[in-house]
Amino acid sequence: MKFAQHNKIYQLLSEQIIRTLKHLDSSIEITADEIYPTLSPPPKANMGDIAFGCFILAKKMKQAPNQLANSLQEHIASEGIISEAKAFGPYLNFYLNPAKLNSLILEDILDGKFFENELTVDAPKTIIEYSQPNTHKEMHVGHMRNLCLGNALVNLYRYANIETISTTFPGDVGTHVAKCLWYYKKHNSEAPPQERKGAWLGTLYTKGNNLLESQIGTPQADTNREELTEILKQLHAQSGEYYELWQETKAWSVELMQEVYKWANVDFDSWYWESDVDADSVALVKQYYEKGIFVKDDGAIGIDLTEDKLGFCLLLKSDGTGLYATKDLELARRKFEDQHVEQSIYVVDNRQALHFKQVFKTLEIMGFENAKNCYHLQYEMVELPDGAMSSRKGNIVPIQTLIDQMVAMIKTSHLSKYQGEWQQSEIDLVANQVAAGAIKYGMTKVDSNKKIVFDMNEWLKLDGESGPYIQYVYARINSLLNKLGEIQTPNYAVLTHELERELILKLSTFNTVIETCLKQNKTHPLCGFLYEVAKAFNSFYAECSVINAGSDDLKFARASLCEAVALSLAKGLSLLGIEGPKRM
RNA sequence: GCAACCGUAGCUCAGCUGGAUAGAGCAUCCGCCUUCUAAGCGGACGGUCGGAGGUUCGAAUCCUCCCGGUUGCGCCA
Repeated sequence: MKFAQHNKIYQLLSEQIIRTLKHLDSSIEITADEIYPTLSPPPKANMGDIAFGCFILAKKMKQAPNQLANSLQEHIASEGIISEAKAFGPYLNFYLNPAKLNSLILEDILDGKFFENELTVDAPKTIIEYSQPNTHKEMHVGHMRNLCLGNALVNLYRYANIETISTTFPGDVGTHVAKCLWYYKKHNSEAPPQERKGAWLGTLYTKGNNLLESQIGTPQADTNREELTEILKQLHAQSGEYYELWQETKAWSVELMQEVYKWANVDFDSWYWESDVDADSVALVKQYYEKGIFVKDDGAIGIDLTEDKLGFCLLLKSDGTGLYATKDLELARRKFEDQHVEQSIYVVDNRQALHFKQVFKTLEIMGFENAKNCYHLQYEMVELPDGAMSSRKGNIVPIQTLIDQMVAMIKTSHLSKYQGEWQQSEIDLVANQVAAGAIKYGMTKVDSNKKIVFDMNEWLKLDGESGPYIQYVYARINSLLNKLGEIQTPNYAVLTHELERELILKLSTFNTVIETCLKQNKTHPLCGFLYEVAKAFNSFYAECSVINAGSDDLKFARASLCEAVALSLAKGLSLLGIEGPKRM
């Protein structure tokens, strides 16, 4: 994916550096493509605003970088956006003209243009698949990580103007369903609850699994296997009492999924069901077997990928039924041929790394051109302090439990002071917004290939780097601006305080951060950025009064800065799927 | 056995397409609310970047080997 040169400051500096270089050496050939990417913020604020490392020039001009930095310092004009250029060893650091910098950045942010940049060039139409929960099991906090990650990624792609389809692929068939229905029919004596039947269903799956495991090796085991086979047969044939029960119970699970999606405010452009691709996927494999691309081995059909060090990928069992990989082939075909996507991203945990390598390789051998544009965005698991979570064993933290405890904690320890002052509906709304902020930020702030060990008590602590810390800044600014009323057109040149400058420079890097996220398919750089902006704002807020700024000029300029911060935070949070509360 | 990912402060992490003195949060300790929301701000303490080699003017970052942890590897999904 190609990215545009969207940073205006870097553009201006690149131009001025090139002009100076040509003045020094008229024969030099150098373009903004070479200078622009080497510009970066210096490590410490007192070292300047933007740094230019002269390393690439050193090679080109056969001079020591320190020397080049010195001679550039001497010859570069302090005009336009540059107020001073100073050499620090091999670096030429620029101090920017506050009046120019401030209006360049703040005006763009305030009128919204800043967030409408064309970040990418000729980006391919993309489909992002995320959230593949199983029906007949309860959704737990592990699923939440996938959901938050996938949703944020879709938002980031769309922000960058990349045509993007979001899709989900729930597992509504398979042995886990059979086990659940088996227990439900043969052993359960409880009546289904009125509410949240899907969660109850999940407990039946766990009970069924435990019962089956405990009976392994007993005479009962043979009967169990026969009963499970019969259930699977009926589901496959799409008729019989178990098929009817499947339809009824699946709806309960889907209701549960949709509740979670609604709470998290995510939606999918298309839903693919495993049960729906099953038959077609078997037919697809048979078709390619006829073509001679797949081979029969030991009564089963598959493809030998040992040359690519991917082993043998089994596609049809000896009984003629398909597997997970089988379905993924048909699903990919539909994405390519029905949705006409050029790029396909799968947000799935890293235990499936080999599976996707096999699937992508197989698609390539089958002749799908865009197989090379398939990408498995793997992420590490969410675990409990005493090990992996497993619906099978039943040691899970349901998503709803996390939400309920988070909302309750926020109400008692933070919003109780507004009892009687705010309407109950607003307290409920804000509690849910803040809970979503804490959960979504918590799930997206660490690198996706790092494990998260889930500890409820830790998650309920909302100080320090957290979603609510950022939301708090948004709420503070909102109430400040409300108190202030009408803002007159500001003179941005008066914003010269060090904390103001730091804040504006930080804001100017917004799109660069998004670019980093997109290049790596990661969300944590955005989280870190929002936290840094919020932190810079809190320092500014503690130090610089807006309402009592001393002069109207400064008051209005600071108010505009606050507004720009609020707009940037709101935009960034929205990409993570988080709302900024009006007050909290 | 093979493969992938992880290893940075007491804990949780950022920094990794090589570049300036390795940064945050939590915890601990010390300060700051009669003034725009203290879910806040300021400060202190805290590091052989898992180990050893190599490449380079320069390595937490790239390469090789080793150690430790997690996960996956033909009829589950």
